[in-house]
Amino acid sequence: MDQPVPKYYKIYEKLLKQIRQGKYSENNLFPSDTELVKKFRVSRGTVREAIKLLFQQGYLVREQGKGTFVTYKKIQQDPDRLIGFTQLMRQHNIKPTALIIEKEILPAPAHTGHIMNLENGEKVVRIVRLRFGDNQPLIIERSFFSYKLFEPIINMNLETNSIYELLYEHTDTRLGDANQRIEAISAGQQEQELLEVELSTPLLLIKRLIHTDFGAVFQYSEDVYRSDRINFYTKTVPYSIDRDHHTLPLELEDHNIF
Amino acid sequence: MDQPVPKYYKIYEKLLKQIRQGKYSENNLFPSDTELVKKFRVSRGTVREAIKLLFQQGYLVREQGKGTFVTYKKIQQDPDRLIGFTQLMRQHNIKPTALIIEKEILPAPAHTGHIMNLENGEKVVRIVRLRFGDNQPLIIERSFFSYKLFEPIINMNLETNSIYELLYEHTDTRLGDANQRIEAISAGQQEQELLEVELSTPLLLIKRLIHTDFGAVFQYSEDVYRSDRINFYTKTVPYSIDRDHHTLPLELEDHNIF
DNA sequence: AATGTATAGTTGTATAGACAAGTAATTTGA
DNA sequence: TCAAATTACTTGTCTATACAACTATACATT
Repeated sequence: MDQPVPKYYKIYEKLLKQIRQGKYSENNLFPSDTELVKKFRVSRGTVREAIKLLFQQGYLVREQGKGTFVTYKKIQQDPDRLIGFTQLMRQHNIKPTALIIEKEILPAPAHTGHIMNLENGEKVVRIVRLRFGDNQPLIIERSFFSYKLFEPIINMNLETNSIYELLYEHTDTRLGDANQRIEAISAGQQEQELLEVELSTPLLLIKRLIHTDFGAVFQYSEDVYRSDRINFYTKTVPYSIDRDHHTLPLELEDHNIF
Repeated sequence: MDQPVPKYYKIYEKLLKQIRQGKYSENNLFPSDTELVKKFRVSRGTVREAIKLLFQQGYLVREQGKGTFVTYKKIQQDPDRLIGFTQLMRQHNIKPTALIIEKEILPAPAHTGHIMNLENGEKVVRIVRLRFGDNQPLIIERSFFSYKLFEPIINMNLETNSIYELLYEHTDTRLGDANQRIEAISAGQQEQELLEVELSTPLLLIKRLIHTDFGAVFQYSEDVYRSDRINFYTKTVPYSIDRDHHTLPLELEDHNIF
């Protein structure tokens, strides 16, 4: 009787509309809880309910002590599909940052071109990034991107921004299938230095191949994880066999949060 | 540094555990907000925050005016996925065999019982198997099975048969929710001997927890893979990070869990 | 110049209370 | 007997307040 539509939902709709209009685009700074309380003349719990919706849908990021910020567009709606490192960290309230170690444009090396199914001599962008969560080094990411697809965002800030978010914001490229292969390796010299571990520490190596929705390869990367700090977790596991290397596939079921 | 674990999160963990144990299985009726407020001695907002998590993850449904109900996630996957290593090997024309290294029945050790959500002193079957593909050692499988569920097939031939096939053939137990966590480790002595690798070779460690379709834990296992011979392959789903609280010794009063 | 220290502002968590809205069973009244 | 009203519950929304945890800035001290 009183209100068929809850206040928090009306506030959510209004804020979403404003976000879409780019109202908070400078610095992406979003009003604080207190400001919204005054603006809408409701209690803080109510505005937080609205903000929570926007956060869950990927429009906002909140940082304790700093404020609330707008993130352009959600990357993925389906949480079981490809999630970027950045989003994952945000979901856990961990500050994601990155350091560019290397960045160059070159014709695809034979092996890489083969994996990525590129034309002979087609250019790729090679980027090595060290990724941090709350300023602790977690992952070395050695990526090759299709130059053709990556070119529009190549000069943007890749240290504080999610590559996938930049991609979605500034291009029409949309990501599709991804797959990955997981191995165990020993820390070499670069891993030792960047990840701050002992030589020969066992690490996870994840080889990922990410396609666009049209089937072209967007990215091939070999990521090295500090296994003691970040775990690989899956709920469903298809499997495949690689006859070339005499590696076998793997089935399995899943498991749980300990 | 160490951020304290919020109350609502601990309550969430505790309730999830109880749901998995089938505590609210009759009529699926879940305690009302008010009951939980009394039980945990917190405010309603706090229990609702915990319930919200369970709702978002699909464990609960709420109906205004009626109450809160448990929804069991039943099996959604094809039986192929549950068949396991044996079936996989057959599909690729590789001869699967296994060698039982250890097999015993014992009361669940504290840590294992905790992970598997077992009653205090409940029995488990511990089996260590070395699994081969074409007579090459591939996996050390260190499993704990719920004795209650495993008992019907305990004396069958586990060296040439798939445990899951035996299970489906001779019992009514059906597998449901499952997931796994992947880490990298160094080969220790047993790995060296059984998998025939050097000491300190990097290996994959997969921790799996497999539930029945009623939510009880059927199996917990820690499997060690020769990473040079077997690759782990998935089509989606990246990393996960722990909020890192395995709390709860057993059976305190509910309001004492903080 | 470097370093520590208030402090003001932010989000995160928690409390206690209130009323609205929906459901189911019981009671009441014709 | 039947239907309406009452009631006792449930979840949904909202308010008001408080403190904890964290960040950035300004300022003081060394």
